[in-house]
Amino acid sequence: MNNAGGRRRPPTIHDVAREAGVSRGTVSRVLNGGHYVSPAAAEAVNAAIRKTGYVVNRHARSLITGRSDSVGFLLTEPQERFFEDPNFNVLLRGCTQALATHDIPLLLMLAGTEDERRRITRYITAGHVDGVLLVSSHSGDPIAEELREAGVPLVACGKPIGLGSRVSYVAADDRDGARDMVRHLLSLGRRRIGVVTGPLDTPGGVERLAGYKEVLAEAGVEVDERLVVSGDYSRASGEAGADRLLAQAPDMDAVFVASDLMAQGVLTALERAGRRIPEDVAVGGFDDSPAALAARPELTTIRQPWDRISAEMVRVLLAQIGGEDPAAVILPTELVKREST
Amino acid sequence: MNNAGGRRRPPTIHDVAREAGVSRGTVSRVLNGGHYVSPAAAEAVNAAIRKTGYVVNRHARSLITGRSDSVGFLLTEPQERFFEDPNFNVLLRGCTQALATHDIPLLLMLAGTEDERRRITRYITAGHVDGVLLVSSHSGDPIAEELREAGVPLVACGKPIGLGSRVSYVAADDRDGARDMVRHLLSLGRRRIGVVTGPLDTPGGVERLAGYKEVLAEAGVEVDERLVVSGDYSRASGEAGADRLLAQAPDMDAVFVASDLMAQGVLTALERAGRRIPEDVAVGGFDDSPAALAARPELTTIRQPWDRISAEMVRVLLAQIGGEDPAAVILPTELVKREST
DNA sequence: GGGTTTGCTGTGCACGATCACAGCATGGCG
DNA sequence: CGCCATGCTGTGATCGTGCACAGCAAACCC
Repeated sequence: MNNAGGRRRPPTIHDVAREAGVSRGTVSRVLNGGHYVSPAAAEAVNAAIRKTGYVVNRHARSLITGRSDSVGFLLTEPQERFFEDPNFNVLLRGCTQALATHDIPLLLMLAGTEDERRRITRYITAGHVDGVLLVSSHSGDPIAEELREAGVPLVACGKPIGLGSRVSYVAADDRDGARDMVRHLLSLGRRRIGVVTGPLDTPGGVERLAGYKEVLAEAGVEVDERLVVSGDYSRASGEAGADRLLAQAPDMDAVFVASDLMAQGVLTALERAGRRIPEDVAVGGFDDSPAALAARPELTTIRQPWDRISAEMVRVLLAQIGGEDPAAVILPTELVKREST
Repeated sequence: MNNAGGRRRPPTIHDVAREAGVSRGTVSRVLNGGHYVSPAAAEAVNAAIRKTGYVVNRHARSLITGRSDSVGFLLTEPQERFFEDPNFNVLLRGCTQALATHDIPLLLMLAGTEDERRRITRYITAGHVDGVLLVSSHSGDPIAEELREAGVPLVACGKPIGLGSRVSYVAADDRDGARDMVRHLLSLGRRRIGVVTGPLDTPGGVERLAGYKEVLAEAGVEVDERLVVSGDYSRASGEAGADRLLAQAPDMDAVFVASDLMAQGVLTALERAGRRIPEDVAVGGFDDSPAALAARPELTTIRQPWDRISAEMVRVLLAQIGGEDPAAVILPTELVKREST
């Protein structure tokens, strides 16, 4: 039984047909759907499949169906940042597992260099994957645009900018998450609430700021522009932002920070300025990244449902591959209360 | 030019042949190697390829060659731990990129549940990938054994246990890394050097401990078993280990810890016990993970060349797919000196 | 009983590439 | 001149499927 390391030629549909005493067509029908097959024949075929250990040759199938039954997971942006982000890891893992239940392999595609971008675009537009799960930060990405034009089913993670409506996306409800956090800060009696926004050329950055302003307006609290500064999600920009806020509005009693990483920087700056947290200034983050747990004090933050996001991305993509129209899915966030508020 | 979202049928080798005024065979020859083709014909074919935007249909090619020109990246063990480990991310990224330069897609395979394991085994043994890059902690894994028996080219990350010699592996030189660190501690004048080992059912754990003992023996320093405790690479086990060491050998003046994560725990325990670092106790880690930089004081540690490891894994795997014999590659580590020693 | 529907089955073709083979010049050599 | 080697090219067979189609028996309806 040992074939000495050589890979034996796998059984074909023909072998199964012979074994079961039926024709190739019947085996094929059993494999796909099982309609128009007599119970006796179906049983014989299944027995033959088990006996021979037959597995369909996906290349042959793809050749004729035109589908590849595989999906690309495309990461376009600076990859260091994403690979270091545990949320990205949850996303990647979730997508892989969700696809696995459909027997669809995930191809990991990293578009870093220009060369890689070209290669990947060619690979995808040549039809070697049926669809693409797209992760990129400011996703008005040229590669995404190209894929969209080529008619490749596409599902983005987070609301893409600049792309038409033919691309689906799944995102957490940034605006609502921001609203929850600011409401929480208001409920603590804070009224001079600052904000360090994300980059305002990204939907996330815009939405979180919008949520902040909405809640203040609803509560009848004046939106003081001196309490609004913007960052780029980096820790350093959080520290700089907090310094500016302290200078412009020394009476600030809370800050809503649009990412946990920036919030770490904010904590540093506030402590340097001698403010106690949360007594003098309450600090709320966004993302529930490990940074939130690593921070001292531990950060109150907004959790995005990354496990559900991955599941939804896969669901929407498969639907779109199946011919359905693009869709947008917005998932609710959750306030995680810890020590910083 | 806009085809309204429909995917147009890609050009085939036939289209290219017609465009170039040659036969399919000639086009095929240009595509693979270009031998026995006149310069004029080759030029005409290349022009036609550029003009038509032709990309080879991998399914058709695979059907006849029997190769899939794709590779699986298989993770068998508790996935949380790996996905949280930045080194794993570097490895995954490195493998993907190295494969990309060969135009070979990487399929991410996560064998968590029993169902997934079966599915993946079937997928691989059916020949849907040409080879497998294997990552698992204690890799006497049944799935690996099955693949090895089926003759699937396999390259493990780290020395596998229990598998025969038909499986290649690439690993950092654990023993030598440990030797470097312990030598470094000796060079600081320390003589009562403790060790918190990794799990002793893994080659890495065993090797690092062996290196520790070797150097002490060479230096004529007695190996005191009270200075040896073992952990499981987790932060908590590092903390517990340090506590045990302090109790068993209060005169300890240095610790070699087999992972940075455990070393973080060691630092916590030592500080709690009032030891100054590095004045009273020098601490050396292993891995050079971000934990090493996040620690206070920053950890002196052993860097494993993860970028080179991924490149070598891909190189060895492709060689083995090409028919070469399995190989073992051991790569040198590097001592990174920081504040904790 | 003739015609139609229904359920099931087998067969040939197509998918798009590779590969072995045969064919055709051309040129060198004895 | 005959022969063979060399360089290049085209053709048909082939890989393992799915699909359209035809065939066939049984049942059903009028």
